[in-house]
Amino acid sequence: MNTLAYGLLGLVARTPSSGYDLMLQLQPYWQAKHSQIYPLLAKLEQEGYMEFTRVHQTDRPDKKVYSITEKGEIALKLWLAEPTAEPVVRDELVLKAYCLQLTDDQKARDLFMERIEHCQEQMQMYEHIMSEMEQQLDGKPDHPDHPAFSDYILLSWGRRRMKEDILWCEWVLDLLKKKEAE
Amino acid sequence: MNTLAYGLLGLVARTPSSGYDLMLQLQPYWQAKHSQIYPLLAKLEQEGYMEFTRVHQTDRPDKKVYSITEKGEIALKLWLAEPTAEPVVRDELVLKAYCLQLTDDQKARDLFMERIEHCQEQMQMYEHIMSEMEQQLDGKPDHPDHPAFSDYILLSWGRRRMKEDILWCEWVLDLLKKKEAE
DNA sequence: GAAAGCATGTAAGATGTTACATGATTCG
DNA sequence: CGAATCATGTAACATCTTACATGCTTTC
Repeated sequence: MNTLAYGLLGLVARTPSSGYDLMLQLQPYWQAKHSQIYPLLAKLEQEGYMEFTRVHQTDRPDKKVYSITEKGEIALKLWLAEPTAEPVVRDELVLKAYCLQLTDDQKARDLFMERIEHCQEQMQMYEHIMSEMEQQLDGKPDHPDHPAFSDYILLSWGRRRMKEDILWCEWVLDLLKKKEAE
Repeated sequence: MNTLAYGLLGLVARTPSSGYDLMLQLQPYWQAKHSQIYPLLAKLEQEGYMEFTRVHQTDRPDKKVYSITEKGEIALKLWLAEPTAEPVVRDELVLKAYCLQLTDDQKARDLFMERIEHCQEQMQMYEHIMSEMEQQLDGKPDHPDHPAFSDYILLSWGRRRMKEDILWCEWVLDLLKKKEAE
């Protein structure tokens, strides 16, 4: 049982889903490819943490819809109480920023402008899901007992991170531009 | 040549260092264990991107001090111009936050309080390095041509991220506490 | 005397990515 | 007609972590 396994278990605990669907749902919070997810789901099913029913579809390929078992739910609750691993960041831009002096000013600016665009796309994605949710629920699910509370705080987390990254990039670009103006 | 290799190359390009030292320097920006770094340095040296001199020390074990070669510097500059990979986040707390409804309120609060402590430690680390640098340089190296400019923007990046994460956790804790007050 | 820091390495195993493989449907 | 989406899987490879291995010095 690794973190990804618990992540899948957590998703399935709320809404029974297919592997394909789990992959998409997980994307914004934990990047995993389908080639990692499918074998893991099979393993979790074999070990009794999940079970699946084959759902026939006429317009689309058939799918396996996984749902959590009692054993899975117990494991999930135990995991929540265990100490949380420290977050891992792997951002190539950070390493490139360290070497800024080796490039010309235009390429340096491009690095940060590229990142701003990426963050804006991500932020719009988070905001889009958020506004869809708010429309559906007719307001923010800002109460811990609301079933969409965790979605709400996670979307807020994503949006905040992107916003902060953009601000940092803009701050750096500003310093770089001041030099140009000299 | 992977991202970690370029990261090491970037560090070495500025200051020739031992593997042990590189590991420590890299920690805040790219988590890698010594067991990954040492073999990679050996490979980079064999392929001519770096070279090393064995430095004898009386009080401590001898060390291999790596420095960049011309080939290494060319590779590094090419890498800077290549498209930057999207950042990867692997944060167990995010996955746990999704399952908040499965726990009691105390454990939920503990999750975020733990994270706040972690972020505060990290933030103090970044701020400590920053203030040491400011003392040494007698001011902020906020000009792109200053040799410590990249350190300055990276430390700022670290501090900002930690600050923002703390604010998010506090916001969540606040929502959780409001429920308690009912 | 034990623990922590400095210093380098290897081996085994876990985790993650890219490529290979298939096949239906929908949209432009 | 080609590309994208839905849907599931395997194989090979790259990357990262944990454990094994050694040994000296300083600090508590």
